[in-house]
Amino acid sequence: MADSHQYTNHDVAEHLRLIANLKEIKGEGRFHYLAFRNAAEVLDALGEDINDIAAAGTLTDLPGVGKGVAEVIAQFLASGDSELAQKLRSQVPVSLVTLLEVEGLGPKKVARLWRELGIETLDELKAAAEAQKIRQLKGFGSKSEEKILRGIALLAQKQSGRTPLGVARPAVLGLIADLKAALPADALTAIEPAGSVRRWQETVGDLDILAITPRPDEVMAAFCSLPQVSETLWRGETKSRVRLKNGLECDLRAVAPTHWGTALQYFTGNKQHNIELRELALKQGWSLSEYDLEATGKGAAPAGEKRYFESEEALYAFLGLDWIPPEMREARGEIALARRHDLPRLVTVTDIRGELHGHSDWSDGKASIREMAEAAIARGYRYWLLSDHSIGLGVTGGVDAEKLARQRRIVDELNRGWADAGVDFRLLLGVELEILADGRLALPDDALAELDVVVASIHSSLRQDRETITQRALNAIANPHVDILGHPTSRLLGKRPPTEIDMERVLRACAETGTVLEINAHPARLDVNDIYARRAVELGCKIAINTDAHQPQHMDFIEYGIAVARRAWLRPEDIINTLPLDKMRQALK
DNA sequence: GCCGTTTTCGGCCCGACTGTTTTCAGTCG
Repeated sequence: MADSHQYTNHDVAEHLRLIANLKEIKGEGRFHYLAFRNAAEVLDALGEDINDIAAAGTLTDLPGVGKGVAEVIAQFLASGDSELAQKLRSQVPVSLVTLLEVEGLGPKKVARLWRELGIETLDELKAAAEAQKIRQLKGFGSKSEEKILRGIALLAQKQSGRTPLGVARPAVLGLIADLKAALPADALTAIEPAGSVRRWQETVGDLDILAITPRPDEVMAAFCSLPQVSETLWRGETKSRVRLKNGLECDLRAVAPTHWGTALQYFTGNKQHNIELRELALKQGWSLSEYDLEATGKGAAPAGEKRYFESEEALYAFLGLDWIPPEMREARGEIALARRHDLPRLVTVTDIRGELHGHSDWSDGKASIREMAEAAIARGYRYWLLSDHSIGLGVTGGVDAEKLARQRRIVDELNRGWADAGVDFRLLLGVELEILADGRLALPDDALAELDVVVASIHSSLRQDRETITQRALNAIANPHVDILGHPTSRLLGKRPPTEIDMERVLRACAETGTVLEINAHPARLDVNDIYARRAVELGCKIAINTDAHQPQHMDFIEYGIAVARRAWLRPEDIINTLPLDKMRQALK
């Protein structure tokens, strides 16, 4: 069993990307290597375990996976390698793939540096550039050498690569606010975040901002001289790129109102969604760009005829599609759904009626029970679960049966006060129950039985092997008092990878027992992610979206959790905390 | 290499910029 799960979906995707890169450097046709890269994307977005699919013999049912790719996947799962990769490695040094990461170097240039100068590694590349050997090559000059050296230096200081949305989104909103403040009102008609921030992707490569302006020059000048900017990387008439002091890069593009619909669509992406949309347009006789639709002459309209769109809705509608929310634009089948006018009604922040995971100063929270509950009331919530950490977690005091009994008296008294005042709100008492390293739960069943809702979570021994840590979660799920599994993979974005937990087994167990799966909305967690959330609902699980608030302001994080749910295509009826109190309680175990 | 509202063969997004060139290939998003 353990052997059959030796490699994850991500491992397979990386192997396919390696093959794509080697093929590209080798000079194989575009579509041959793109096929492997596309298949890698499909695997990364797959909620199911690829081992199960391979075992069932249905690999070629996956979109983008044909006979060739399926064979490579099967070999890799069995042995950790494939004949194709072995053959490619014998023809192209693997170390060349690293050179592709140098900005400005693509497959063609890397191949020439290797074939004509024998360069195989970053060190050799650096030495050749410093010795001014690269300029001897046709098509390369002194600037190429400078750029390569800059690229190598940048690569060395670049950290983990992608930035958590919780950092990127406030940064973009701050830039937009500052830009608005720095410009006269008539210089900016509209300005919006685009790219992966607009799609609420959990991590972001660089920032994209789109503006409508009658005077692009003025906007570009203001943008490049914002206080957050450390360096202008490029400045053109309608787009500029800067590096910020926090290391992020940000693009600003300015367009006329006529182009807003096509431009916003284009700069929102993702890339593959745009490609599919453009292919669809082509089939209808139109070529789609960020500026307009232009008739190709192969459709009804005469070649060269142009159509402009001042909104995304109008553009999608012209192509026969319902408007697709940005969170869904990931080329995961949303275009087909929009064509059939069958897009789900995605959950929104205003659907949420309460939360089922939060802390007070009884454990590691920063506010009193009353302050937290009043913050929930102020947000219009009808219920909120007090769930302080249980004993068994070293870093906090933790509540035990005796403390829970004391909390119960406080909760009852607070509830009586609100009832007397006519406030439609119920403070629920629960616990964030520690799942101990050996799989036991930190509190006995009779203590749990007294509580309204029990959230069980793993915080320790996160490096256990797949079987051990999965079994811990399964033990908790099997307990009749455990209602919710909290932040199931225990990851911290950019800081700590997910545990080895076998999510397919966990999700199936949750579905069978009626245990609710949490989408933890804290931007450092976003756990489970969109992929598992979607798989969970496919398997029949119920979901709760919780901010895990440790102070009142944390409740603002709910929009991040909602975004995860929307990226998972979830509707209000998939989420139990969109329900009124009595219905929500019925939905628990 | 994959795929099917034109198709089991013949397609496979689009534009902008850079650096090096005298008209464009390579890279990027």
